[in-house]
Amino acid sequence: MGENGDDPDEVATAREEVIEAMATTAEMYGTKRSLGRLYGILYFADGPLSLDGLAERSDYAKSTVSSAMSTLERYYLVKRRSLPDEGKRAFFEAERDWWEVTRRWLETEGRREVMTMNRALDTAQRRLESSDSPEAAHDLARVSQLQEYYDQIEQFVDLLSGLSSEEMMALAETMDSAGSER
Amino acid sequence: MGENGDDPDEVATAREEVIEAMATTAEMYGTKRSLGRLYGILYFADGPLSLDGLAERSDYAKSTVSSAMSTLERYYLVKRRSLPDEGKRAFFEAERDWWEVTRRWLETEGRREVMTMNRALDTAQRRLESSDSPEAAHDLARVSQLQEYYDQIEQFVDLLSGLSSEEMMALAETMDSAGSER
DNA sequence: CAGAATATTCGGCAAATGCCGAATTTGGAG
DNA sequence: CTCCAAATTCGGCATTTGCCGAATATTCTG
Repeated sequence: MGENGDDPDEVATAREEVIEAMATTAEMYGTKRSLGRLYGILYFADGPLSLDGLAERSDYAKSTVSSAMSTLERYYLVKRRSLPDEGKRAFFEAERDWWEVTRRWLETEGRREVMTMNRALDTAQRRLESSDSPEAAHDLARVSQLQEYYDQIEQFVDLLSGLSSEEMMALAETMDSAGSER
Repeated sequence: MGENGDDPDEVATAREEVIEAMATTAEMYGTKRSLGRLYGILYFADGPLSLDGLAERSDYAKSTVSSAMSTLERYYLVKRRSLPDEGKRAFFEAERDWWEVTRRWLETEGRREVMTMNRALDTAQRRLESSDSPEAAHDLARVSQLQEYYDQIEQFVDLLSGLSSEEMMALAETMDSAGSER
């Protein structure tokens, strides 16, 4: 084991592989690759990084990094901190507990999506109920089916967003055994 | 109840509200609004629609509808069918069971995402293990944490993608009661 | 308060996206 | 095999996006 032959920087390329995978994942989620890369850099950093630090390590402009940090913060993927004796300079740290990220996301964005759809469904329902055209009944049934689905989703969201990440992991175990006993 | 006062077309506007909500949802998922709208049109249709039918009702060009149907199919949101005595003409129908959509999505795209990341993590792990630089150990720990998370996700995916939509709904109930007994 | 250091906002440009309509391909009927 | 109708692909245009760097705003320090 160990330093065998020419080794440009195995550690750096290993990081790069994972970071690139994160960028790709970001892309799959429909967001910018830069968010994935910047998160990845923070994920491997051994301490909080400043905007300049991030800009330097990522080759993105500082302004790009700044706005990236804002959105990563919005999704609970990074935390902004200030360090003692560092004045106004802001530092950023990756949230490495992805269950916690998930939980917080459900609690806010997830719930918001559900509410958006529920509102549309409810007003549509009222509108249809106050109409006696023949198509109304047909559409009402369709709307009801959506409401049913969203009620179930809401239950999921309610439950999951109330669990700690430890409890989520435990739940994963539970579900796993439940799956095998079929 | 019923036809009260001026009623331009309550049913149409009710549909439009829900369809727009679907377009918005599509946007939130990072995809094109047109996919949401076209799915919505199919969702309320009382029977399969052809490309021309969809183009007409949506005001999108036929070519746009065609490619939209391809991607909606890829995500299991619409099914392509041919109708008797309609020759080559293709018809499209919305999949209204969203649990089934979810299941199929997990089974393919979801699993693919996990695999992509797992591959990157594994090669990174190997690379780091064959290096004795001081940072290697640090990075290995970080990689391990990701592997742990993705293993758990994989369990989730395995379980859920093996359930019928009825079983998923039942599971939602189970989890709901589990949540309240804390 | 003045000045310096940091963060954010904004205008603009290059690249990517979404959509259209024409051109091409595919598939079925005679 | 030939036509014809239908579907898909492709080139191009308008819009949007992602990013940069300059300009502006903010906040700490003396």
